[in-house]
Amino acid sequence: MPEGHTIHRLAQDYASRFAGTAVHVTSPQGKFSDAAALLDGAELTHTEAHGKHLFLGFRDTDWIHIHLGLFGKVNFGDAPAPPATDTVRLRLANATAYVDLRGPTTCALITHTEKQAIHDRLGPDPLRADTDADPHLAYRRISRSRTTIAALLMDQKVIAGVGNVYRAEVLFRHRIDPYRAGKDIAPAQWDAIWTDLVELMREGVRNNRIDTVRPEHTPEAMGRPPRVDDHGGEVYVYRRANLPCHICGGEIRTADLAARNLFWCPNCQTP
DNA sequence: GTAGGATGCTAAC
DNA sequence: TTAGCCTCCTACG
Repeated sequence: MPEGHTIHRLAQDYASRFAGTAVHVTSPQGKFSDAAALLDGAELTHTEAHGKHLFLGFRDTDWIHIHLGLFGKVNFGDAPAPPATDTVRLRLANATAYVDLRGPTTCALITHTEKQAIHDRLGPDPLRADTDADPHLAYRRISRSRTTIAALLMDQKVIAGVGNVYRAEVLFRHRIDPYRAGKDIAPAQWDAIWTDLVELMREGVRNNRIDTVRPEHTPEAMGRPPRVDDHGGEVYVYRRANLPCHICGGEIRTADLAARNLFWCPNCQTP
């Protein structure tokens, strides 16, 4: 699940259940026990997301930095909290709710300075577009790079929050071959991609899933059977290798790019 | 029961 | 470029 939209949604959900309350902080699995003891009983004052990084602020000074990686999962529930299983890295609980974090790549107590350093190495985030995300910062890097646009979109220093699903889908929606070099993306093309990502990812936050198929291409509109994929949303190419393209009927292709699976339609997407 | 894969990233070679 | 992190689920015997 974890692309940027998931993390921004988590920031909202942690806040709605715990912000402004004193929180019981534990680490049943043990790896975060020392920090949990320091925070136990403190008020959760802020939550924030930048790209795939989640920050939980306590007492206006201390931050928990969370990164889900590939397998991290978060589970919310109503009080009373059941006994935690032995994989729960971090549990927050108050009078009304609890939340468990499992399998994160990162769960660490950091200072404001350390938090700032993380922001500084991340590119603009389409989901922070109304605050401090400047698409031209991303384009400056892209327009000067011979690296493929597919790799650049996954580089969190270039743009923060895009993952393998949004990468594949946004390139399909804009008919761009994933192997095209960054320097061959025109300025207007980048503006269109960015605007599209802002809309798609905002909808992703709202619905807590990724949908990228335009209304005119949905199964109902196209008279084809409903999708069978299990990842949760309606998509054009992601994990649809060897299946027919929703638009041209040609075969969707897949390939390895920087140790990740790439999906695209060679017929619809132009080099 | 076991192997393998997954929407991510980093350090080390 | 590769191994490693860490968890859950599915496919396969």
